[in-house]
Amino acid sequence: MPRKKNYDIDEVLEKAMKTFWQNGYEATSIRTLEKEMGINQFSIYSSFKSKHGVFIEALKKYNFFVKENFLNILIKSEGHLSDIRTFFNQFIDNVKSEEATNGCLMANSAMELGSKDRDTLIQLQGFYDFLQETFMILLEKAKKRNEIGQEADLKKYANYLVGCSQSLAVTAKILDKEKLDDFVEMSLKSIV
Amino acid sequence: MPRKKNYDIDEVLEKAMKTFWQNGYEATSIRTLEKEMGINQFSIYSSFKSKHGVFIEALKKYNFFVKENFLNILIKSEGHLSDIRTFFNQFIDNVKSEEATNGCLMANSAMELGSKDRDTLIQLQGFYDFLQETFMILLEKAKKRNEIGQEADLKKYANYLVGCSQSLAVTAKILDKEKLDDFVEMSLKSIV
DNA sequence: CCTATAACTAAGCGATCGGTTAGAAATAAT
DNA sequence: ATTATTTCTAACCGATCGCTTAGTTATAGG
Repeated sequence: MPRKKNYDIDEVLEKAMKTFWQNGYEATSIRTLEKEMGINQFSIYSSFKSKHGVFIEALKKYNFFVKENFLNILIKSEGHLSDIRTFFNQFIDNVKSEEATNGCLMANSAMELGSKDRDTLIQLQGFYDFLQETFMILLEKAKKRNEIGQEADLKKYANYLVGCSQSLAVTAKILDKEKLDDFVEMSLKSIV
Repeated sequence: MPRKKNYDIDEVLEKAMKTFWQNGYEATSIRTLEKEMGINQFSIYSSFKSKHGVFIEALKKYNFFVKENFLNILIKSEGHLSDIRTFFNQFIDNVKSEEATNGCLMANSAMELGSKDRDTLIQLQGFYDFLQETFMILLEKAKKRNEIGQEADLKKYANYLVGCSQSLAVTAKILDKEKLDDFVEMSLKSIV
């Protein structure tokens, strides 16, 4: 009996994600979301309950987006350490290009809301856990193919790489490419 | 002939700094600043021109604060690499304590405004330059006392340490102390 | 075709935003 | 004491905030 929605939840959510990514949480208003998502406020509230609700779903979407576009390459890697370098360089290039000038939505949100909003924190921790696992999987393969020493503490290595990627998420906005490249080079020196 | 201000600019500015540090730029309203600085809106606008004006001065204040309380120890260090470890641990403890739960105002601002506001960017770059110089000074001493190799590229090392400290600024809010300690340990492995 | 149900539009809610301004109060030179 | 100058208080500005709601439109079962 009811009328059909004339928008696709997944589609408008992706647009919301990009908007939060570009502007941050506080600086994105419901009116902005209306324009960017292409639907009316009523529809936003009936589908997501609140601005906060849209945001949390957008974080989940971003999580998925990063997995699909960046992390799967690492997971499917044959265990070459150079794949980590490629991953970092890819991130730098992305931020320095026009596509994703606002860095990493997860890191941005960690800074803006990490210590204030419980729901956001849960998403963040999930993301960082998965990122660590991803590095872990690659490192285990690298260990098997003797690209890293047999005595290496992989968990420590994975933690470290999570930290390095988040460092880039901050500094990529401020520092020039040369300094960032230096950082990547230095970072990987410890992975032996 | 004129009436005297009945507040101290430096005092109210320090309060403003702490407020921005705690809440971020967007989430701090003029009304909040009124309460926290303890002066009327009129006084804020006559002394700082705008909310943005208060913010930039607060960034300068923070810059000075960090130099006095954290970086001077590094600068005056005799060149022991352990001083770097102490510096990182000090930062972690700070964030994990009640004092400065919102990390580093510079990193926070880099994330929120770094790519949007020119004046903020200038402050940020000044801060990161000084941070790099600070590490540089320590590293040069460490080189002299043979704590690092004579062939080491100190500039690269200093850049790297800037990156590491900013990594902590993000992850300290999200990850537990154990993971952060791992990160510090791994970070310093590259400084040889 | 009628009706129940949900999705739509658009106006509007009180609260708050950054910023201004009129008028009173205080100060120091005359 | 008078006066010029500046700071103060407090009310107020239009704009925007997150969110709601009244009324209309579209849809599918009976």
